[in-house]
Amino acid sequence: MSSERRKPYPFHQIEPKWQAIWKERQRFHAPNPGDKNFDQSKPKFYILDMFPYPSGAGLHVGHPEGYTATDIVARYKRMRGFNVLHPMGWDAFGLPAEQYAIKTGKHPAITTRENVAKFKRQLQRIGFSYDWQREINTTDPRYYKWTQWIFLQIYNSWFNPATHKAEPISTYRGENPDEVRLAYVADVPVNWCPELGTVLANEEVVDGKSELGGFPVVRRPMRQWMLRITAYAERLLNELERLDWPEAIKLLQRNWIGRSEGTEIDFEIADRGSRSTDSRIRVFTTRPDTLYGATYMVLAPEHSLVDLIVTEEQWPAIREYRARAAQKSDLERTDLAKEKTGVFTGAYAVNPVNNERIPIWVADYVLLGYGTGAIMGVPAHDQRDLEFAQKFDLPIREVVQPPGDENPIGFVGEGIAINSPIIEGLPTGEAKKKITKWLEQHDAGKGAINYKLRDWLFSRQRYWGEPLPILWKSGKHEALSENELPVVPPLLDDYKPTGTGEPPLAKAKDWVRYSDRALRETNTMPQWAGSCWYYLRFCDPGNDKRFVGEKAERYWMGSAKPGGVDLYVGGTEHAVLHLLYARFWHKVLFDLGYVSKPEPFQRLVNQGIILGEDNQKMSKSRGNIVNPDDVIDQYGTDAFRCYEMFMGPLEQMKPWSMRGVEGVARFLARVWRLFVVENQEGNWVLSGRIIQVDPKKAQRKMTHATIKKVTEDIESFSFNTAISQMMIFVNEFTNAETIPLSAMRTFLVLLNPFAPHLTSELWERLNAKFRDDLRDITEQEWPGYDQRFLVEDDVEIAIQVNGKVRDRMRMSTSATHNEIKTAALTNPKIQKFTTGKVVRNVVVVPKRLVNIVV
RNA sequence: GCCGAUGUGGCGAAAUGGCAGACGCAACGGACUUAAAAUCCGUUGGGCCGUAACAGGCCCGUGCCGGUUCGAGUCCGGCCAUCGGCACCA
Repeated sequence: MSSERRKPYPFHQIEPKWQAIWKERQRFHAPNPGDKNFDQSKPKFYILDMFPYPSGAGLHVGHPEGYTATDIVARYKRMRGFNVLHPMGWDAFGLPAEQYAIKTGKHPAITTRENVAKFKRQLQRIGFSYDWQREINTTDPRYYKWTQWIFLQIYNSWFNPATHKAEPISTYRGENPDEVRLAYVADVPVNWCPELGTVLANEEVVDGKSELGGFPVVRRPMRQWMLRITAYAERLLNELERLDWPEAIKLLQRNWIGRSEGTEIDFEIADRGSRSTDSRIRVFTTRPDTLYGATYMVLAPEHSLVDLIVTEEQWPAIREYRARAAQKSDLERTDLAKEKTGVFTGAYAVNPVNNERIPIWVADYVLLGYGTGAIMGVPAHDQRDLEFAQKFDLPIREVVQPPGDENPIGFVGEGIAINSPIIEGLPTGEAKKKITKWLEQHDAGKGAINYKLRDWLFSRQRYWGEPLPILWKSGKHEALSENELPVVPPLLDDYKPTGTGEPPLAKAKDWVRYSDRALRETNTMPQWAGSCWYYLRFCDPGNDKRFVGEKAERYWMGSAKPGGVDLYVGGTEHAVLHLLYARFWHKVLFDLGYVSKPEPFQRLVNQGIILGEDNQKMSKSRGNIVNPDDVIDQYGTDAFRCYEMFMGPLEQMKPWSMRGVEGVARFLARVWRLFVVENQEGNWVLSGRIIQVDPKKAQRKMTHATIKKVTEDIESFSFNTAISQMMIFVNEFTNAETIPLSAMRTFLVLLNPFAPHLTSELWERLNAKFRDDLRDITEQEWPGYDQRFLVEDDVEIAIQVNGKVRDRMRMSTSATHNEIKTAALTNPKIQKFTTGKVVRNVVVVPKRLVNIVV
């Protein structure tokens, strides 16, 4: 009872009411081209959220932050006359459901269904205007059938370096197509996590531990499926340019791709006769100008040449060193980075520029995976080489003269080449070019580009993922035919990892035995697979003939720009992984002619993390998690939505505050009471103050100023200041004697994207009394403003003396420069500061201020 | 170590190079009420001078130091702190 009174307005009735109406009328369903009710005349706008992994814990207030922002834009764009595609779905394959199944024996499909239901109910309570007819779930066979289908396209393609794009494998003229497929099998050292019983992608390993669970990860060679994303390194890098993404995110991707320009140099191995590839060590360096400073070479411990060059007496030491290096986890390899280790092979190489014999070492500070897996050691001009040389007493030779009087030893910047006959006296840039050219002429090297990006380790030894649609026949892999898709994983009683690295699916013996001669692949895809193309499926989610219909794809993903999705909002945590993988898949599909644009996401916006009230990251252990349901119970979802946006700039990290929610709820209650009053029976009835009358000049100005501000702020994602402006609007009208209907209608439309339930209700109540516009608020057009109503007749101008405000005056906006100047100079308070001094300068800023310099 | 982002009242924040602190929270005062809640109105960066009390006035203030400018939260240079990413990438 008393708690009943405490509720500022009956949101608990209004909100379910309007949600039911929207659902019943399918108000936010977007028909596809060719469908009934499709309006060809409108332009399209595709607004996408990063779809969630439906965890058992349910939504927390961080999820709806981005979702609210996109919902505001979606509702706004519809009123601006766009066909808006605004879908939602579930990224539901992944480890947590499987871990839960291992613990409880409950099938992941069941927990997934439960979690999805929970998430969906929570999202629907917030009143998002998703087209739920387009809901998709990556674990639905009707969905992953096409994930598997896309994998087959990748498997059946190769990257043609001549055309610089993917082509069907049938166009490959080489002997063994398996060597060039975009999906291939390789024995690679992988990040094996014994605890999780799976390998992890490099990106899933953080500080030598699994990103999920924080378990130790060790290096171990295993036979794995790989996707040749490195073939696309250059395009992934270059084509970032035309995307409207935050520069910081682009930079993150650029750094991840890690393009580096340099030179490959071949060193002959000394005392070996023939000039075969076996007798050369190829290194990659970005500083070929320091070649004369190379005093030793290093091979990565796993480098295949090691076996060929090690001398008899050095074998035991090398063998031992390699064994130790192989056992080292990533954590050890990085943690012990300070102290360099290595072993001499006993062999020597010949420096091509001066025929000097230099020793060849093995050391684990050289990585097999980058460049050629071998380096030339130039201790004078490389920090790592210097540490190594100092530890093992190798010679240090200065070949670059720093500008200034810096010590050349340890100098890694650009300078002048010294002690280097071919390039003596040249600045670094020219020296690099000249020596590279010399090496090319002498068949000892060439310019080269290297990328940090590695191929994508695509198989997981897990149950809850898409099975790879592959068969094995006498040791050779082979694609399943498309009409056998989807490959549905068998039911298992035991999901536990085998611990040997063999996937759990191997336990389903009958399933694995495809035929007498063929076995099924038992690895599954990583969690990223489903999210690599979900934005395409949203365009045409029910299509059972194609992963997306051509017409639907061309319409929704069409654009004058490279990217098809017009707006994509999500967290920064996906800056490199999801966004890079999705771009890669998209480009393959583009090359093969399946999609019409080279990039998936044109504009990207990252929302910031919401912290707990204690300014700490929200976490179960801190007990500072805020559940949207609790907030909505108490203040209503319109208040929840508005608070999420009022907190501060979308991109910023910011702490939650229940007090803040209360403040925004008070604002919405003021809006409510501006329109309706409680009569003596305790019923809310429309306020008699609202009448069909022309607004007063000040009211009209306020209305137009609010239209302008809210419109511009939505366009620029400054939702917090849009709400501020609407608060100012309401404050201005709260005590007005008469309230013009037209201004109120305009205001409700402006507020509608933010607080759709409240505004729908008030709009309906206006319609019940006034018969001037009977359409629903969601069918309204977004109001425009008239600049003429914003101009002031007179304005306050600050008068400064030497930059300090000493007085203010009101002046007509039409006052001339000289009038303002004179008024300022004759102002008595100002004269106090100017008498007896020479006025050196008067700066007049029209409509703002005057600055008198004395 | 390298790269990036951020730094403004008690708090969340706002400010095309032009009156710092809009809007909101909290706090305080008042109105309404038997009372409380709710609501409405007002005050609220710091310091100093001034006055019986008002009024009024002055100085300082956007992480720190310097610069450009008539004028800097905003532009430039150097530093510090916090957060995020990368981290033997040759």
